[in-house]
Amino acid sequence: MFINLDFESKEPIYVQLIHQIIEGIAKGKIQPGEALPSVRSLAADIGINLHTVNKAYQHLKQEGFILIHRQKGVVVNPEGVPEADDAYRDQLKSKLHPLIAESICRKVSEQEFSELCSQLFTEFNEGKGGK
Amino acid sequence: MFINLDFESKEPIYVQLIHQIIEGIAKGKIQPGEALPSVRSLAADIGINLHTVNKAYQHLKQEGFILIHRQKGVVVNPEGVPEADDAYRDQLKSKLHPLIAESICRKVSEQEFSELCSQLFTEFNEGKGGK
Amino acid sequence: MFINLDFESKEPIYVQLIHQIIEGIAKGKIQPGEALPSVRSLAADIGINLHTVNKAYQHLKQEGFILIHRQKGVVVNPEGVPEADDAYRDQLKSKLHPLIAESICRKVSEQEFSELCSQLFTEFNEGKGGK
Amino acid sequence: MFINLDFESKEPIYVQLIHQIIEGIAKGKIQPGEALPSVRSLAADIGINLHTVNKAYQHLKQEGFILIHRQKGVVVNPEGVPEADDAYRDQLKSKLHPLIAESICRKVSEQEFSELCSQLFTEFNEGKGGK
DNA sequence: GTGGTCTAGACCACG
DNA sequence: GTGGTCTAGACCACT
Repeated sequence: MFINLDFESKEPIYVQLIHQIIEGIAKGKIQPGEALPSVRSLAADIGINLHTVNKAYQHLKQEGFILIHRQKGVVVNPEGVPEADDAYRDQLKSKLHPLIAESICRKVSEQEFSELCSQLFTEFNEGKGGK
Repeated sequence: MFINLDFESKEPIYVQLIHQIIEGIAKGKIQPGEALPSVRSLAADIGINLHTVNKAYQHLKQEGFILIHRQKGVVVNPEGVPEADDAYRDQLKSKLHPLIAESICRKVSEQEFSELCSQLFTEFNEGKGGK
Repeated sequence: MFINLDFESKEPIYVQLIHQIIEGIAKGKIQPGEALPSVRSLAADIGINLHTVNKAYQHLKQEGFILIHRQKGVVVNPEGVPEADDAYRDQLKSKLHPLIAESICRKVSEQEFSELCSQLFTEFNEGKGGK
Repeated sequence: MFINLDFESKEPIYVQLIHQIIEGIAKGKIQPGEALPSVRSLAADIGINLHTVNKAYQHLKQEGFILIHRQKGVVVNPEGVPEADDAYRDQLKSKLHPLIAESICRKVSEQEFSELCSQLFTEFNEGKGGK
């Protein structure tokens, strides 16, 4: 797997896991319909507890990223992730808010900020082309 | 004060405080050199614990946003906030990373994302003009 | 067959099967005395495990909905389903209890609730008239 | 507390807990804004694990029944429970569906069913008057 | 003292 | 073998 965790980070492990999997989907490393490792095997792979993996999976399921079949295991939502709605946009805005506030204080220009975003977007889409 | 806390939020109160003060600086509501309320009075104003305010102030001092004089009290750093360095840019990038990943999954175009950022930047700068 | 399963559902497949067959009987799509597919053929039809179908059939037999003859196969109870007794009424009540509690919390009026039930009753009986 | 669990039941404990709390709200035993016991104390009271209580609380929080303050503890949503929307009505319908199907098979008349519901509604509302 | 997180180990239902 | 549930015990962040 492509999972890469930082056990020293303040960010909870299950949150990191969520982000890593979302990034995997964003980059096309895992395609809709594709299977994810079982809770147990992923936990063993990464060397963490199965409950931690489960917590991440449950969250991703609730957000519509994945489906959890009781017996068959876990797959990326074959219909794709639910598109952005107003609730998501509000949430995104409120997460960007403090980042932009601090950037302004630190004299990061809007242009530089925009370029940084652009760079990240490109990074994801390149991964998509190749895989 | 312009502090606006959400006690239901998952975000710790001291973090919200930090963000609110940084936003106040970004919008020019509080200028470099200007004084901030003392730990005690701010805590009393908002109705939260002394320690919580103190924790926020300590963090802001650490980051160079404010100075804490034992007698004179708290002031916004008169020399302005330290400009962005590579460490800050890395940190900013790592915070944007998961946001952009999810946006891509949810079919938010780079353009829409960029416009959202632009909108937030404008919002801050308008506050600056008027105060 | 008229069986319609949701493999993504949290509801176990054998439970869904039970419900579907009961609904078939309620709507008159399958009449008392009528034969049901064998365990093997139904399993093959739907593409699920033998054991799963068997579990559903055993449950239905236990409840008096169907009879399972070793040779003749499976038939809907020709004498009709056992009528409601106190045990059944208690069970029904305990299943309705949490539904009604939540409905009250969510400001669903007794009238609206009643109309919803009425609508479902009608739905079943219409199926009965036509078949 | 008014919590009453059946440890022999097939129903998971955390689900029973959810139902009991919702019923408490429906009956007005716990009012909007009122505090619920802490995860630990409730777990100790009932004699179950704190994680089980937490799971129930998390679910209730997600459904809008309660608010969880990080430090202050748990309170019933002071703004009341979110009113029924179409999603809830669909869900309610799909839960009533199998109940009504079986009732029809067992020759429970629509009237009898309706009276049973009415009786349950009354039961809840009486609790409300008195408390 | 509160909830949040993580670990560990166990049993069960399902298919 | 899969996820679901429950228990138990530990540490941490927050206030």
